[in-house]
Amino acid sequence: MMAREKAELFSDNPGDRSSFSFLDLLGMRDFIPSSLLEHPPESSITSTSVEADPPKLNKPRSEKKGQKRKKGPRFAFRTKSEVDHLEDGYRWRKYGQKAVKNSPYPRSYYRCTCVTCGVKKRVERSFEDPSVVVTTYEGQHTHPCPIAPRGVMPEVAGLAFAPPPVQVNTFIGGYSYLPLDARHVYGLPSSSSSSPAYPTANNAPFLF
DNA sequence: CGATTTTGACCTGCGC
DNA sequence: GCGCAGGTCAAAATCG
Repeated sequence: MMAREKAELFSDNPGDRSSFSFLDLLGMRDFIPSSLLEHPPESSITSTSVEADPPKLNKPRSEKKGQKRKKGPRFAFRTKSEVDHLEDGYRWRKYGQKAVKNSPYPRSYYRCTCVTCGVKKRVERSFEDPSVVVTTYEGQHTHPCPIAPRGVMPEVAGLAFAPPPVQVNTFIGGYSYLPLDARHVYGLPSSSSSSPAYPTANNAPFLF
């Protein structure tokens, strides 16, 4: 695995079950202040359940009016990669692309191809570092992973995301978030090549 | 020919 | 209320 330049964990929904699964998977539990784990910020959303958007395809727009969009838990990964769309073992269908303000790079929108699964993901290239791809997952898969991605443990099946194949890309961090104004950002000092591949209890996070 | 991508239009939420 | 930006739809184009 390539040396990690920077490890980041962004979490403002520490009580979310899925984020725990992810953290457990990467061994990041020790990395998060226990105060955050036990006492979510006041501004956190009240519901932490994983709720997929109802299928909207093939419905007349009139039926969609008045529907309030529910935002489920979201998880984002920052990955050093030359390709925008990272293989994560699930099949995705692109349903949109938009230019992002203050960024020269467009944002792509994908939905899981499984009709019963409402998982979505957004893919955009960091405008601060064009070599970094930010992938944001929303929702939780209701079906097993159709393709076994390399380097991913079986427990990942069912989660919305899987760490990208480390042989190809450098996974440099992730975050879960709710409303942007409630974001709590943690990370490791970007620096030494002696940094561990993943954060440890000895490598205390900092707030920035 | 079915699945997927592209892309312009439309919808929605939010700040002013 | 208006305008902007993000998100989604859906028809057309493209691909395998």
